[in-house]
Amino acid sequence: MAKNLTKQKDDYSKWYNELVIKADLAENSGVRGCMVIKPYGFSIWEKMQAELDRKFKETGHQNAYFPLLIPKSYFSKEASHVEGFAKECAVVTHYRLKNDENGNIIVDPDAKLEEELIIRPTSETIIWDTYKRWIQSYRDLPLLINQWVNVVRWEMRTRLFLRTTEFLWQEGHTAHATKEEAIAETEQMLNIYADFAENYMAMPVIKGLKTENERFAGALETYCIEALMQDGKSLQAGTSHFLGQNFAKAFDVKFATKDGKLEYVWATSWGVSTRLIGALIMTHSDDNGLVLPPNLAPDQVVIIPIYQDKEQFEAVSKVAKEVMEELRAKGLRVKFDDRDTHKPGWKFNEYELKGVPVRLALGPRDIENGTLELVRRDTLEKELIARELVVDIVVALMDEIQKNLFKKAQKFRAENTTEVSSYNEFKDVLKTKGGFILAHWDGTNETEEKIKKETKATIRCIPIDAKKEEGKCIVTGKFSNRKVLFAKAY
RNA sequence: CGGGGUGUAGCGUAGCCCGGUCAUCGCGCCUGCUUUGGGAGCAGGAGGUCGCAGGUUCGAAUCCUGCCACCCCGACCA
Repeated sequence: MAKNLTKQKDDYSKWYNELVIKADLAENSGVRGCMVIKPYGFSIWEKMQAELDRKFKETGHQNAYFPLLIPKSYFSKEASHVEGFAKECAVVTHYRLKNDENGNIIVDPDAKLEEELIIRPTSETIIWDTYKRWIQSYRDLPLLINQWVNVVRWEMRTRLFLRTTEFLWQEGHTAHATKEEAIAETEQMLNIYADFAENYMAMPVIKGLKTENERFAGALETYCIEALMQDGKSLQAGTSHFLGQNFAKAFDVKFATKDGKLEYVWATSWGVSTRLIGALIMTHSDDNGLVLPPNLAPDQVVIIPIYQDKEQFEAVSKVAKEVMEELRAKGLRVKFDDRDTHKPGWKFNEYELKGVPVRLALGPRDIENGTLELVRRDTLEKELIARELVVDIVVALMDEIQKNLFKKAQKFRAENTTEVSSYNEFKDVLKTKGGFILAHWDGTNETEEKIKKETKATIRCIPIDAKKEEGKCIVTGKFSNRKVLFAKAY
């Protein structure tokens, strides 16, 4: 792996790629911009899924499944939505192959579809076409549905986990009787994402609103969480959209109110994707590999036996298994790696690369002394602990490591967030330091575009909890009543 | 879609300018012995349409033409 985290774009990119591949999370598939998620990477996704799904269910949502293929005509019903996605759609045009005269497989020109099918880049359209049939009365509302699926977006440039042609995500789509309720839902889901990011991923996030420019295609308001990566760039980690009545109107979804009137329903949609795995990697990893927060680590503890002969192996295994059972009884995910195909030193490096939070090593010397060697991944500190204290120490460490990772990331973010008061200062900070920049902005599209064009930095969000503060736009000098968050983004 | 780059064993690569014992090296893999508390050592071994298709030549990984794929940088985006 490339040593030394660097803010140099190319090197960081290389470092990230190597890490993903060496830690056995995923690899390039050779199919344009699509990756293979390997079992270890997928198990992290499964942990994320389980936790998020639980939160969705707790707040009254249900899972369902809608088709992968969406008729083109559905797409054109919501004008700004088509416009937003038109440039990145994979389209199914034929339904059959055949052999040509040379024996090559070709697309059968006779099997052309009358109406092309779009491979979903997101499911608003097919879902709202369905909701039209599901919603008649206020009694059918709210409708709170989520689905865990893959989507395809034909992006020009792809990057493992962060932007792949095909990716896995969840997309929630809800319908409500009132605007207030829909906005409350949008905010609730944003809070669930933020809570997940901070308490499970140990990744501090800024909650905010997107500017009109950056808003989701078809939304009235896009809420997001933004996280700062170690190379000083910002990553959008989750979004929650207030869709107003745009889709209800486009797909004619009305409901009868209590007093017998017909009204359009109010909508939200929200999603997070496998990009979160990229975020997790870029937030915590160091030059020894991944660093996983205990709450999401597929294995929280790994036990490695050290031995020379069969007799020693058996003595060591016996204690190791006891420790494993005791830790499992406390609800921890523990792995005892007793493979004799790899040496202890190899295993130490392997689990460091994979980010397992706590490693216990156990050899003849420990059996004799009644000890174990403990190494925590976040600090790489090594200590000998007494056999009888192992369970208490390790259980406490889970919490300790989780908190420490969050604090470390928070400190990094604080050190890399700069408030500026002039455009020159803005450019200077961007060039020399990067990170988040808070600055006054006059609220116009033109200014935002100008800054983007001249510096490549964009407004990541208008932070929700920004303090009211009167000032002047750094570019135009016009009035502004709060600072907004700028950064270069992935 | 613009600019740049690369395709040689499972992975990473040398060789290409100047055509001829050049198919190189490392990792990984297999066998054996010694090892095992931070990615073991030694010995032996297997593995290749040099991206594809043409062309030039006595002879092509190397030169020419065309094609394909992937990567990186922009624009676009979760």
